[in-house]
Amino acid sequence: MLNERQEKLLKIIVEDYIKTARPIGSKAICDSLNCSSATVRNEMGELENLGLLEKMHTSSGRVPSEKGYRYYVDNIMKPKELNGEEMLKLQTIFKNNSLALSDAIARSMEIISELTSYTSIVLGKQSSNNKVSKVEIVPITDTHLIALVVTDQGHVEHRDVIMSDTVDMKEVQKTVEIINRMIVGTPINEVSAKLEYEVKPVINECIAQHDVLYNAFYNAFSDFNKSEVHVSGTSNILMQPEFDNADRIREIVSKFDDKTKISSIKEDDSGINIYIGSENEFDDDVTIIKTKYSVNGEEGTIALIGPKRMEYERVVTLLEYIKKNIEG
Amino acid sequence: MLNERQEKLLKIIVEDYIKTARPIGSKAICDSLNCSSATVRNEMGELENLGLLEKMHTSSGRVPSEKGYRYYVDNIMKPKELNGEEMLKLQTIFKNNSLALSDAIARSMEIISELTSYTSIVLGKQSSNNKVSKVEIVPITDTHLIALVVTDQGHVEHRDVIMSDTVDMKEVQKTVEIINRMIVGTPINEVSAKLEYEVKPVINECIAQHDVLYNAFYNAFSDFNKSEVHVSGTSNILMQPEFDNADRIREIVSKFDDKTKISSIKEDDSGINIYIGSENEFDDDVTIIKTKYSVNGEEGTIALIGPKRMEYERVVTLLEYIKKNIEG
DNA sequence: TTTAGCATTCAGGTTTGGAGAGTGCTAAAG
DNA sequence: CTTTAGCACTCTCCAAACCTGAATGCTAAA
Repeated sequence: MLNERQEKLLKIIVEDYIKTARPIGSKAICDSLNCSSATVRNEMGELENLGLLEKMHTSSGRVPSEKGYRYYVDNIMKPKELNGEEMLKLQTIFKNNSLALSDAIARSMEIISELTSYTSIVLGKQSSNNKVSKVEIVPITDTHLIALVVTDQGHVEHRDVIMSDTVDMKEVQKTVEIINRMIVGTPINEVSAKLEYEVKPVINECIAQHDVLYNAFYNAFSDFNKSEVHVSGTSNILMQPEFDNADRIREIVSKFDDKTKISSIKEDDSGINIYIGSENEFDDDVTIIKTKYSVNGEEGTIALIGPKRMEYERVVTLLEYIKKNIEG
Repeated sequence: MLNERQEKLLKIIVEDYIKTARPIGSKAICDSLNCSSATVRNEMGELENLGLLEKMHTSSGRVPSEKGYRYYVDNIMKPKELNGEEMLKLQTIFKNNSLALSDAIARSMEIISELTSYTSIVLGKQSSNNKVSKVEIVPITDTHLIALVVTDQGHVEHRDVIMSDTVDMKEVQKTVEIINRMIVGTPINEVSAKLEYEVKPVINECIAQHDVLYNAFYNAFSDFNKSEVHVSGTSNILMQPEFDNADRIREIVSKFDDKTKISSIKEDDSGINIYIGSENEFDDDVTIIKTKYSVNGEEGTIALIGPKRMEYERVVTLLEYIKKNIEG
């Protein structure tokens, strides 16, 4: 589609614009392309006709269009090595085994956010194929219990249970035994149904305070699907020169405030996915680069949000590195 | 200190400025004060000499100074009833018993953030006087365990424990028994010391994989002091007209990004505390209104951050209401 | 003590006029 | 056929100049 010189030109413009955030004029390029500015202008005009470049107004320099970035990402950019500093900072996280995995992921994405000056997101724990490993109850006072549920992948949920009357510990123990007997080994996403149609009838029959106990466990299980959301470095993306307008900033911050909006950033396939500008649902002025991780049945998504003028090569390499380390 | 008319004037100016965010001129006031604009100007001049009012420039209207707000808060404002909408929205939260307390608090502060258009903060769980109620271990695989700790107030922590060699369940069970025997009933803030000087020697003696097990539990306990931070409605405060400058907004958002900065907002005494402008450490252009809650030995702070031009009367009433509901 | 009147001050919006950067087009040169 | 130099043109950005309106402080009279 593009000849060699055009591709080289596009590469220069994209990479220059990523660095400087200013429209690129023809004069600035003729050196690297060994021709005069007029020639460059002709080629630029050609690329603009193809929809790969844009002008802000008749006499500004050129800026890559979404299609231009897309071409760059698909055909031009090459993976890049991590540099020393990046390696160092990230390795200390993953070498430190004392951190629980989810903390390590959150922490490493915080670091990447700092390193890149973009905003990072971790969507964790869609552990719907975990299986229930143990259900446990701990009495706190006469009317206050804690219900604990642990899965075979080490995911833990707990719930307060408040009884209206003083509770009979024997009844509680019996409920727990019933639930354990009937539920252990069941995948999380099948538990609700099983509780409702198999366990509830049994409990109703032989437990006095069946409502409260049943509801408590039912709630505990339903929360497994509530995905955790970590956003880190919201202010980083605001430092980018494209967000230099108070209203625009407020709009972006509102979007980050809205956890449901964030949660809708879900993974596609298992590779690195790049959504440039209007290709994503979040905001037309940003690019989202994300990837899915999956380890021990725990799945999640890590993502970076930056301007369309993102350092694609670097970010892709960083995310690949994190993904590799998470999945061990 | 102030005569009646001056106090009335200050009240009008503060409340008008809170509503409109524009400097108040003398003409606008002469009606409510039954005198001419010239008289108002004279009184204004007086209040300015006392440091209660300020001008942005020689011919702008007057604006309350920090000292002016302080005088208003200390001497003029009166508590205000909640209105119907506010009551309604908040009551549904606290009536719904199925929510765990900490979720109810977080949720109610989210609502207050929406209701007021300020930013809300919940600093939770400095549960240092909770006592350990139960320690439990759940095996996941040969080398992977979950350590659970529950306190007498229903606070739960869990930790992954990864063993290098296959673990002997007998040893694990023995460790848990030892810890339970020695630690149950100990206040959280004394556990670290007790573990180190009393439990560790015992474990060292009779448990083979003592390092790993010991460390896992030690970490679980140390995390109890990690206070949770919930910030809600960051973008709300940005809508206030005083933050209409991109750099200023970025600065504020950075401050909200920094969880340690947020955590440093701590309670003073048990009432409602108001910190206007430079009276707080967070930012000179905001007011922080906060209060401590304490229930079942769980302590925390709830706060609202808004412009100095805050709706003091309303916010104080709202926070008092929440506090009352939390503490039951 | 209060008021009316008046000169003064200043923010904010609009207008004007280069300076600078970059473009497209044309015609000549390779 | 491709490349280049030259030139008129376009548009942003910035600063200076100007006007308007809101509010002030002060003075002198009521």
